[in-house]
Amino acid sequence: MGKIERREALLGDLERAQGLEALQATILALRDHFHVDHMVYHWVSSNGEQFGCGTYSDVWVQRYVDHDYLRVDPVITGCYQRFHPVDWKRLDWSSKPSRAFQAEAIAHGVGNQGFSVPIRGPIGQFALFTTSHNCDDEEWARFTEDNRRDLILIAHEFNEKALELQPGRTPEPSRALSPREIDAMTLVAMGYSRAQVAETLSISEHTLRVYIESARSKLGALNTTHAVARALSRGLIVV
Amino acid sequence: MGKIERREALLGDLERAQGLEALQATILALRDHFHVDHMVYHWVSSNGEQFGCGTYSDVWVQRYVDHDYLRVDPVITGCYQRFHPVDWKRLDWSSKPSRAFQAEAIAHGVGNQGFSVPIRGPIGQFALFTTSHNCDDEEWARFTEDNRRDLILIAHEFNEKALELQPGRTPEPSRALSPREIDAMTLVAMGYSRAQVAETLSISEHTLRVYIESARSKLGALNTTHAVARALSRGLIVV
DNA sequence: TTTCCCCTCCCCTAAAATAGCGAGGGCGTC
DNA sequence: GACGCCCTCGCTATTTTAGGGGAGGGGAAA
Repeated sequence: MGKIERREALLGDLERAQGLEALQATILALRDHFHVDHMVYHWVSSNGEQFGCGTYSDVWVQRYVDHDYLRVDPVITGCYQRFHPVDWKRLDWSSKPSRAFQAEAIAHGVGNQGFSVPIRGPIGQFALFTTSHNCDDEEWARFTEDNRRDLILIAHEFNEKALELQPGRTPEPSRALSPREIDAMTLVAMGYSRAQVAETLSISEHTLRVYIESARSKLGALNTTHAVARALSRGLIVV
Repeated sequence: MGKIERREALLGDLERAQGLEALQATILALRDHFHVDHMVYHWVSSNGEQFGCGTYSDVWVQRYVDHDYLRVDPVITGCYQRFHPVDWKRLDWSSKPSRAFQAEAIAHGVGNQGFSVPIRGPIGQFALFTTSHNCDDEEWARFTEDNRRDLILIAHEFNEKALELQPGRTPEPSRALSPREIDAMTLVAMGYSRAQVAETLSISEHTLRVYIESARSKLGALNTTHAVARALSRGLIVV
């Protein structure tokens, strides 16, 4: 069975996988197939919820969650701004918390090498599919070059599965904002005062407030700043 | 040269493509390789900007832009809420404007069949990679099943290229926020009032103001909401 | 036709944000 | 050791925003 066929077979398995257990089993199979130490699918929702499956030790996962490493991990912060898959070497590990995190991660069995594929879903959903291994730079470069596309496809497939599994997704299906609301929120997010926004949109400030207020309620936000944050996270506005 | 090798060669070409002309040339080569009528990469930003390349006729593209079909096209509205690639048949073409749009599209040479891969970038960027053809359902089903993964990869690759071409990205490298500033901005972005944030962080409200103020000045933001928007856009905080 | 949403305008008060002036201790780098 | 940055706290002042009402016309969809 050639490489291509094995790849196809594994992707087929992944496509047919149903449920969290199946995903967990698939990720183990994938790790074995690629001969790497770890593979992890990690989902981060905009409200801080996390969900994932993979081969990291339970201790490390628990520690990661408990210590809120989400906000420290350079893999997260780095990939959040990028679209293309990224080798961990290209991230910024220079800050002190980053280095401490890195040392701790390695101590918990995470490989010294890593490759993470960021994936984004419809409403600001953000996920990472990470492959990690313990080897030298050359071997890792060869691996990533050889398997880059497969890893992207696997990441894509995992995210599709994860979206299906996600139970309470879109309890409020995040009603779209009206054009005027988008205008208003965009300008507010750009830092203009309400008076300026109203003038820019050629409406009264009172009308503007109605837009902001209705956008806020649509987004389920607690206040204007929160509404702007949510609109941005969900890609409803761009600043 | 077998099909797989041709595919690899084309993906390689795409990876190496530099500039808009190269992308345009690649998309023509891809269309020929897949024996379909049209392939289009279409980038849509929430503020109305559009950018794309593909094989649709100039007349149709112009008409699409002029008539603001973005807000009508079921392919756009449908894919915007999904993650997985979607066959046009599975979209909702029932509304009156949709049907009118569809008829007009077909009259302009767009195929009756279509397959669109949605892609999302870092800050609410949304793009579509569409393949369109004129054939019966059975042939199309066979095509999409055979080439689904390749199309996803191509879409991914196109978006990567498009993001590189996108001007104005990160012109000013903003100074990093301090841990405390990140805490403060994150909680503010989550909609808590200053009093709540201060209590959560166990600091006085005044200290909190200092953080917000210094974050605001670091980010070059006009006000708190603007600062939150910038911090989010730059991936400095996650909400 | 009725209902729902969008757009527009106006009132109010309390809370929040902005702006300026300060202070001191700690930690790391040059 | 000096400098810069981070963390913490104090004060006063003005301006802006938040959030709660209500009201009417228009357009699209059910």
